[in-house]
Amino acid sequence: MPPQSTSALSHSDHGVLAQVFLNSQAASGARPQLGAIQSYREHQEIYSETGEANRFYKIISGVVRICRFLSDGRRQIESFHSEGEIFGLEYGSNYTMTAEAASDCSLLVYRRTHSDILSVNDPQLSQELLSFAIRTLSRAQTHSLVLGRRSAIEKVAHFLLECANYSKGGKTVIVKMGRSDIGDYLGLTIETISRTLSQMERDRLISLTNTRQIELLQPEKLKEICGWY
Amino acid sequence: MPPQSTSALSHSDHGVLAQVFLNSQAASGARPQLGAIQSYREHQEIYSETGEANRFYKIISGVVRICRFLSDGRRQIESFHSEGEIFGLEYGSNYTMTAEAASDCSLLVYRRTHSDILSVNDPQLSQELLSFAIRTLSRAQTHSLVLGRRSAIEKVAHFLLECANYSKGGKTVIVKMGRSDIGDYLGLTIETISRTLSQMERDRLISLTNTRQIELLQPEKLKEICGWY
DNA sequence: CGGGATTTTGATTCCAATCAAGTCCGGTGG
DNA sequence: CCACCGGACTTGATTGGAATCAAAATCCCG
Repeated sequence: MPPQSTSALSHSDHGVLAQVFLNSQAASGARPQLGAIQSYREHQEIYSETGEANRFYKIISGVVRICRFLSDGRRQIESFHSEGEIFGLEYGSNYTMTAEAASDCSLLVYRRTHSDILSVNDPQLSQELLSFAIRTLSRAQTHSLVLGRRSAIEKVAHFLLECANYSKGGKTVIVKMGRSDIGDYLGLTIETISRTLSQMERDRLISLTNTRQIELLQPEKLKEICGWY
Repeated sequence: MPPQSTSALSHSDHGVLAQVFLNSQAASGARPQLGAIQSYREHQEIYSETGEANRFYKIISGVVRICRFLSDGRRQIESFHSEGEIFGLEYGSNYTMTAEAASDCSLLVYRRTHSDILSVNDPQLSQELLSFAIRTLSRAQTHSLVLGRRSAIEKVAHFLLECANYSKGGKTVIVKMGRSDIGDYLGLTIETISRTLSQMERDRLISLTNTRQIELLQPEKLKEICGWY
């Protein structure tokens, strides 16, 4: 099913990139690089590892997961992205990762080739892209650190704190994805995720209000478990 | 011991960045942002996670490792970098990673603040930085994929192929780092690295000419083991 | 050569994967 | 409203593979 395309009425609420893009479009007038809004349903593929990397996206709403599949069917989730974040910038001419909607979401789409991205005729745009790329890189590095850790409890503790940072909802974390997504993100099975969360609850570290709603009772202890922060 | 500073005589052989940098220095004339050459000995720290992120580097020669330490002393190596590569670009005002010389090396040093990096008055520079950042991001993502893998043999197989790609020395791989570095890069112990390599040799996948020199007898099989490529 | 560091090999332990039931929950239709 | 169904999650028992602990072998540098 192709994504549903909507007319791009007002981009004014969607940050610098939207505006920059529109400005550069108006200014140059050359190639018609459309910054359209597209909607995707949960589980729908946005692009796949084989596709030509001719566009990137900024999230208006929803959660997107970036992942890669192995020949035996296993999946590694590299990152989750939510509102305001950019994804889809890649080095070569083809995507090396797959992007999927982890929830229903709507996206701003930018049609650009690799060389367009690197072209310098839009300094403001390239500045935002660089800033974004460095931020994403930082997150990828932290993710590597988590995956390299030995124990399950350290990984899960980090995941909870990461979610808490994100949602800024204080000590109550709303996990937007299922156990399967968490497992593929942390390199653990769903059984281990579940067991670890149960153990944490027994240890009074957290309280499982709901399957997807977790209260952090002792965030400091969780940070200790992580070994950094 | 402070790094040994050498005068920057000729940068002409060190790629676009060096030239761009010098050009912008000459053109603007404003802040004296020195692009000096520094030499580091093996194991010497280049910057640490606590330091102010006020410079980035381009490698002239040698190998650098980017890593992070945990409170219990464990280390995760995020990446190795060698000649021609840039490292040290980070998102915030302080480094979140540590850079160390994995071998003796000499570096071009660029003094820049975070905002300098993002400033747009040097389009050619920001283009090179963006290109580099996206490439580094891609490598970090692949590294995540490797770390998330379950088995030791998959990790080691990937490492060997990565080394082979790098050195382009055909089927013979010269590993520049010790087992300990490999272990911390792959999230395995040195014993497991050693056992896995021995097993690979018994299986006629590789031949251990020397501790640090490995011949890939069946690269195709190694790729199969990895599950992608 | 010699001695320390690095690497390999061996024996055992421990933790997460796997295999297998059970439980919970949301939705659907009677 | 409730009985039923199906998918997601939890819990349990067992297995397998890497970590750990320990020791031998090898490399490397003077």
